Amino acid sequence: MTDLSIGEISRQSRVKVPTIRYYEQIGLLPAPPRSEGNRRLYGARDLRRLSFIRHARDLGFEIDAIRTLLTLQDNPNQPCAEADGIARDKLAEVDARIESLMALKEELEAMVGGCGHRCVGECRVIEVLADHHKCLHAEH
Amino acid sequence: MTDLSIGEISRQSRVKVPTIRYYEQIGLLPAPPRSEGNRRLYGARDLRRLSFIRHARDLGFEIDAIRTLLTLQDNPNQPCAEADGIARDKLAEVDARIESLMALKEELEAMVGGCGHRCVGECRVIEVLADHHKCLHAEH
DNA sequence: GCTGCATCCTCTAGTCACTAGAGGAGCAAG
DNA sequence: CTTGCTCCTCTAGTGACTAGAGGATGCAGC
Repeated sequence: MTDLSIGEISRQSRVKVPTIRYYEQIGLLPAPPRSEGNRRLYGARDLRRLSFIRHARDLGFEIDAIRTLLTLQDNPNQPCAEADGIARDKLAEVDARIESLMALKEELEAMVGGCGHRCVGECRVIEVLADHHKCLHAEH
Repeated sequence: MTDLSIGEISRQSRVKVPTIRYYEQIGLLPAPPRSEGNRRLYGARDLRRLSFIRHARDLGFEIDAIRTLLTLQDNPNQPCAEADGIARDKLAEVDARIESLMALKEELEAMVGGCGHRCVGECRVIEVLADHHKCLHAEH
């Protein structure tokens, strides 16, 4: 098991060095052994764990959810309903975010399209923001 | 011009009381005059400005962008290319966010669908997070 | 052995846009 | 006069990092 420096594991996992130290600080990644010169020495297990974390963060999972997922991963004989639940919750959240962004997109398109670059006094962008009734979607 | 208390303007603008004080602190909303008992007294102008801010925040504009938009609104004889530019930037950002969320949605759906609630050892959710090659979208 | 440079260490403080809470004062109704 | 609501200021906390100071270590070339 070749030892990896923090810089090396950072390149391989594509997680920045200060972020790795931060993960150690909050207890997401175990504190690794140190070299004689006090440098962190990581192994293959750490690289897998860090990749797992990065991947989950990319997918929008919060640190707390990842903590649960990692505990689950460490005990593979438990039923996985909890992991499934976390993913399902995330999916619902993502669906909602997409929907509201689609509404926002329409609104912004109406703003941008309607303005002929004359002067602020007649600008659609400002107008729509100032007067809620000009919105396409009144619910917000 | 009837004076509004901070609670009243909060209800009418649907911006929370501490948030209004925060906006005053960062100079987004001018400090209003005070009553004899040192309470803030707002007018119709403040309500309009606050509604503008809330609306823009709802649409995902950052405080700094809103600051620019407000300055623009205060001088209505300027050309509005800048306001239009801010909205266009926001639109591009929203488009990108929607796209990445759609990819994420697919990924999560594959996770959630593939797991029959047996045990963590065979859970799709954990597997996909641990092993990047099981992803639908390899680019992240 | 020495120099120079990259990498590493710890620690503190800053980011964004609020939110929470302490501790106290004002105000209107009963 | 008391109760309960709203208001005041101030400080500190949130999440997930990021930036920077100030110093130690490690290694390649001369």
